[in-house]
Amino acid sequence: MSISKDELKKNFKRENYEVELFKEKGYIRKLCPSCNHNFWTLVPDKETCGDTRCAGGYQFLNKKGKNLNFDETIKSLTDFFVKNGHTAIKDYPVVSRWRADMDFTIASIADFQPWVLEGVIDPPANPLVVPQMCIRTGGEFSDIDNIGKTARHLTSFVMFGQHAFNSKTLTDGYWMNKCLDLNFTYLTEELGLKSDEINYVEGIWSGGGNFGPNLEAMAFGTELVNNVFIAYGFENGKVKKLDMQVIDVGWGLERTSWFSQGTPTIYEAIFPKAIEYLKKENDYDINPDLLLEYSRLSGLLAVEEVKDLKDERIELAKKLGMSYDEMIKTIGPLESMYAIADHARTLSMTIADGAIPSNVGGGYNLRVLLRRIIALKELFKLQFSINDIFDLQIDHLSVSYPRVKDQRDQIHKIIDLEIKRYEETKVSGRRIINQLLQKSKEIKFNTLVDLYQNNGINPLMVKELAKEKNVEVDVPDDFYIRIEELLSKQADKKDEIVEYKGLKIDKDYVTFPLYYTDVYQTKFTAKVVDVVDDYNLILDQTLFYPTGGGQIHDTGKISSEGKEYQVTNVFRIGSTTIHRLGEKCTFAKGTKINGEINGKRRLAIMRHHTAVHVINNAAKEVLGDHIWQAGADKTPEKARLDITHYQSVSFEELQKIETLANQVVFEHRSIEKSERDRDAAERDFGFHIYQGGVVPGKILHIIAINSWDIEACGGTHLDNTGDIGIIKLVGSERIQDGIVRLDILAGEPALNYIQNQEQILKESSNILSVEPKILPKTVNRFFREWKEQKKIIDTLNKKIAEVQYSSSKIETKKIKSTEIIVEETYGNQKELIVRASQAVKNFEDGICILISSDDNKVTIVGCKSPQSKANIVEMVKELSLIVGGSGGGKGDLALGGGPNLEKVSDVMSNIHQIIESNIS
RNA sequence: GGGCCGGUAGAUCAGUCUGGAAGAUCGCUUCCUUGGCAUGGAAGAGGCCGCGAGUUCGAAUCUCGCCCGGUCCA
Repeated sequence: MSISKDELKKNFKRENYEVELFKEKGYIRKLCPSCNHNFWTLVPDKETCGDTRCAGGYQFLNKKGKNLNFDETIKSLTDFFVKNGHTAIKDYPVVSRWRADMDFTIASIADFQPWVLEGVIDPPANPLVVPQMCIRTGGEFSDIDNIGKTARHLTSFVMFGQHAFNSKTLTDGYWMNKCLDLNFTYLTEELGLKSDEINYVEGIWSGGGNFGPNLEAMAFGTELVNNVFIAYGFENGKVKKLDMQVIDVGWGLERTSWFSQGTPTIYEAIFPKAIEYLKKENDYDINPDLLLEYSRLSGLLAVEEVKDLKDERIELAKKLGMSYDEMIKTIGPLESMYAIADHARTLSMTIADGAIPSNVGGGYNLRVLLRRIIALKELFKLQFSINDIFDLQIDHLSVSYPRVKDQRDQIHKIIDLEIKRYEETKVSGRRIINQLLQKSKEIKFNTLVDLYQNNGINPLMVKELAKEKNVEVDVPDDFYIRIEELLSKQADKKDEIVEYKGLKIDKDYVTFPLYYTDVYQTKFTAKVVDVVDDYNLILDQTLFYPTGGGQIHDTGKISSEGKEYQVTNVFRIGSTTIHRLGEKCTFAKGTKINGEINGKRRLAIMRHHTAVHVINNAAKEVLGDHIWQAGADKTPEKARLDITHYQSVSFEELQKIETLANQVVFEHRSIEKSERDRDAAERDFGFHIYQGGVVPGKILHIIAINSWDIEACGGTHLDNTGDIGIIKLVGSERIQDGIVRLDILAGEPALNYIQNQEQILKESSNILSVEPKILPKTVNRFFREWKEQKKIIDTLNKKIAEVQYSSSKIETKKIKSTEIIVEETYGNQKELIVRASQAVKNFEDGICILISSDDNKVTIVGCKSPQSKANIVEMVKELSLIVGGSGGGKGDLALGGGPNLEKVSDVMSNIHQIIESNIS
């Protein structure tokens, strides 16, 4: 459902916005002539709404307020709202693993989507506040290119979420009146604003099919906070009041801190140490008045509306009284420093929470950020250590987010690796460009596109590298836009095929799962609830595990009154478990049945599933805290575990993981299974429980391996790690950049694998009659000898040819002036070529045709001396036709042959005639 | 997830479109030149042309599948 804001606006009138606060304080409602929004003010002659553009830019710069730094701002907001009845909850990771639809947490409300907002689970507290770090690295929100140029944009920022939830059951929340009261009180009492300095601008918020009114607080030409009230949705095309109404106030924490300090840009306010460091290393100095004016004007850039800011920035330069080039020269380095500090901060935060730069998904945005750091450093020839800037930003973040410093080593390791990869791209880029320049002194647009898309060499790098060779490359301003146009033409979509999509069940029957009670049990009784489309049996309870959470379903049989059915598939629709039977089911509703699952198969599946949990943590122990499960698959035969990792896993690392995992097996650690409320589980165990990806529902099954691993997982698990028996890692591969797949065998399949390997080893060593131990050495020797002997054979063949045709032993015939050698002989094509070419060396004017046959084909080779005018190619072609093949060649050499062995005699009888007709 | 590019000697790459005796440069070995070094000259060693099928008389080259690496986009 997408309805334009103008359309929605018709639904909102004065009453929807006029809160108690406005009445009490005597706010009046006005219309902003600049942006056409209604706004509320205490100043009757106030003309505009007070938004940055309407107010003519920022008015708070250089104006000292409460002077709260980043961490003090978090504390100030937290203290205020806790004092006013809110609970402060811990922030969520910036990598949003509880959601499948986004890579990074982009707003504080995302923490509560979808489960809380859909009413499935209760919020962790109500009302609450959360200092949620958010990441916005692209898309509609901010163009990365503009970071640093606008004085106010960041790729990561804290959205200090203030949320209240209201529904029939959630009665502790509050609505607009209290929200605006709190808002006004904070702004006046804590931030120290005077009441007549604050305006509230009316607006409509919409997102995810929902919408509602919002009131933005404005002061001194900037938006301070947006009070959003999620109140409405759509049902059958009609507007409907939501069952769950939510206060969604996102305090732009950095903005608030900046406002309180009045520094020229947001960057100095938030991470002053990083900016000071960069300025100092580069002896950078700028006239403070110029910077202030630049910053004030930057606030007016219409970032949200225009993608390429260049035209606007040319205007900006004019207003500053300088040319665009001059502005880039004086302020460009500073803008780059801002961007570098920002990017380092975002990278530190995301990597700390387990993201990895790569060429896919959100990881790609991180790679772009790092490469921009390097590119900007080079472009303005900035002096600084990338390690230092990361350390400074890690320090800065760690005051309020201490988990960042715990990952310091990992962050440096990943950044170093990425830089190395980038440098390698550049080295190969230089070579490729040098080669191109040897062929042509010009690099055209199409070439730029190829270099960028295939080799990852961006146009600026091409320009730079070409300049080293004194070639100027013209890079079009709209290069990236043209690339996008090229790509959008290639876009295509794929449909998902959902098995049993067409199957309709009358209602959502709740099948009680017996498989959680005792996982080793194989027999059960139950009652038939329904049979759908003859084959699909629904029971009131079941031991059959339906496919889900990466674990395959059980198989087995269901019987009653002498009839027995095989269960071939088990799956879930909603909370109904459906047993797919091998033949048509004749059970009436209410029939009591006996069920039995294939216990051996179930055990094998459980071994693999539990082994995956064991391996997951073993991999984390060996490779680092950035390891997360990115997918898994468990069957009776094998298991696969995909983990997040930035490079291939070495053989040694695999062995370490395997050893560690088996130690856990040998220690017979107990496995505790429990059901927990989602919010309690998140609180007690943290987000590491979401290894398996998104887990639906209010109640989570928690699988806890004693002092090893805790995950939310709906699968069936052993009671004890010892029951796994043995774990064998049989391989690993990088299935995509940033993800490594581990192939795992547990229990019997592991044993079979080991025995099979032993068998292969034994057979191989038997062939060579050696012990398996010395097999590598022996094979190596054999391989070496094989190569040597191949070479000797080549040499000998050459010698044989020399001996055979250098003497007068062979008979030759002469037609006109041409000496002719014809022989039916043996040998492969290569050998014949050597001999024939050797043979004609004895003559000024001579040809040699050799014919050989093996078990399935005839080979014909012809050679002529350089002076001979014989058409050797035509001769061989004609001869080859006789044996059912064809031939060809070039220069003095002709090659051919065919499959008809019995025609060789025909060849011999026709050969002289064919030769004669092709000698001119 | 969807594309695109690449894998040939120890290294860097030609050759692939248009099938026909596997090449270049650097490096390596030996010899010559020199009092020694730099250099210069000569000879030589070094290739499962990523793997597997297919087409063909014949495949580094064409077709299909796989493996590995790189890269762009969502």
